[in-house]
Amino acid sequence: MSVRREPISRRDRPAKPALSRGWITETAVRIMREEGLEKVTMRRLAQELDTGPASLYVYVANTAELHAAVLDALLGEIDLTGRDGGEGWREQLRAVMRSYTLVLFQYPQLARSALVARPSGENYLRLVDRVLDLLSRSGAPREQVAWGVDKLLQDATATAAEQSARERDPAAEEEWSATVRAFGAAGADKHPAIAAHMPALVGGSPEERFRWSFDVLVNGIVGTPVPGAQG
Amino acid sequence: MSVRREPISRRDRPAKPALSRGWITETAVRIMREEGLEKVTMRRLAQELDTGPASLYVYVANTAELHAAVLDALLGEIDLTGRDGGEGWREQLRAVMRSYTLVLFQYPQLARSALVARPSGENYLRLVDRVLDLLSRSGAPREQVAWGVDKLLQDATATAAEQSARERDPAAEEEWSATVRAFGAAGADKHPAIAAHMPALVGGSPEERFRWSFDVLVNGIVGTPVPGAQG
DNA sequence: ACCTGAACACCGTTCAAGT
DNA sequence: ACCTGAACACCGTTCAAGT
Repeated sequence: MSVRREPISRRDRPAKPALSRGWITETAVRIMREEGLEKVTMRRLAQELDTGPASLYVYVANTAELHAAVLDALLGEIDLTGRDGGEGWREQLRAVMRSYTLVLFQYPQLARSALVARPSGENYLRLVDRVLDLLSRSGAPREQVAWGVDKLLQDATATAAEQSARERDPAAEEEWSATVRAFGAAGADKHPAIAAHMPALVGGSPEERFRWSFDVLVNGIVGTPVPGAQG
Repeated sequence: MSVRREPISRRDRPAKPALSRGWITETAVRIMREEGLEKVTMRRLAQELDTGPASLYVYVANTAELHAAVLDALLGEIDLTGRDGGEGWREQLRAVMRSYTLVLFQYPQLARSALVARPSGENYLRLVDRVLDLLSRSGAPREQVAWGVDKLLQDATATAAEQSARERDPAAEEEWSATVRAFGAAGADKHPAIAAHMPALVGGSPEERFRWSFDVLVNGIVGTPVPGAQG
């Protein structure tokens, strides 16, 4: 009965860790932090894990699921308490939403994938649960709260996907400039309303827009009954 | 001095039309209608136009710009009058937004690309101008109207990108089911708020959600001042 | 059950060379 | 100026074969 030995050549390098969903996700997160989500591909990830791409399909169904797992890992960083906001439900909710937005702003490509493939991981559930809880303290009917949470999260996700794609990606920056230029060039004859609303249309800091959007949604949600629901 | 002749073999097939941005876009729209946006690639498009992919780069900077051109072509189908809605600005605005939403629902992948790379074509400008005009009839201050139009269009785009990705794409359908399952499985102990809001969280028809979202946004926009602006 | 090499069927974009 | 063939540097996913 002989003792199994690693070949000597392997003793120099750290042992190759066994594949597992957790290890795959961790590695994917590392690649994303270092090089961006666009580098988190099955092939690149397999290379990093010192195996072939086919091996990953034992643990991950496809690329979309991989990206969803990465997002859920990131959502673990959100401060769910909202204690920075202060005492009231509205301030705490704003703080939680800001924390969520900030995470997505750091990884805008992740926000895009969240819009398409809705996450369903543990950290996402915790976030939804907390936002529901805070918003329900407004006293609004359950249907409004349920649909309202959807809107709040969708708004933050869409804003992150859109707004902050521009910061690193020069192509996206170019598209945004094109839009700004197009608005600016809109003549008062052909597009009078655009001309009339002009600096505001493209103005405002992300922070100002965040605050205003949040208040618009919360005011609208709390004040607008769901038709057919008992208010 | 000899007369140039087309080779006889060419006389059977229709003459190959000269490349141009317009013809490229038209062809791209046709491919999208027939086979979906995912088939609208530089290579596939070049094949359809009977040339090599490199030739397209004379007219189109990259794939994102190509998709933006396709979107703008589709936006030409929107009914900007809103006359289906009735008389008031709110009803007409709702009709225009519904028309926009319906176009995007037909081509959800296009909605995704619109979120990332904001369009700046002529049809998009017309849409923005009209929505600004209608919303300004609410009497809300200019800043609110300008930022509000942004929110309305973003909401419709995000909803289309999210909701209707599920209809054709089985992978997206699977992700959505996973979310529904996760919500349903959320125990009252670990996620009490999710459990408490449960059928509503995943319920409601697209039409019900559209109407409610529209009212939430319009109510919120009209009733929430932009900080620092003269109201 | 888990892992793999190899293959299939694609991508976007660039560049030197042609007309 | 416009167009092209060929190349570079990648993709996701499947499958038969191995352990």
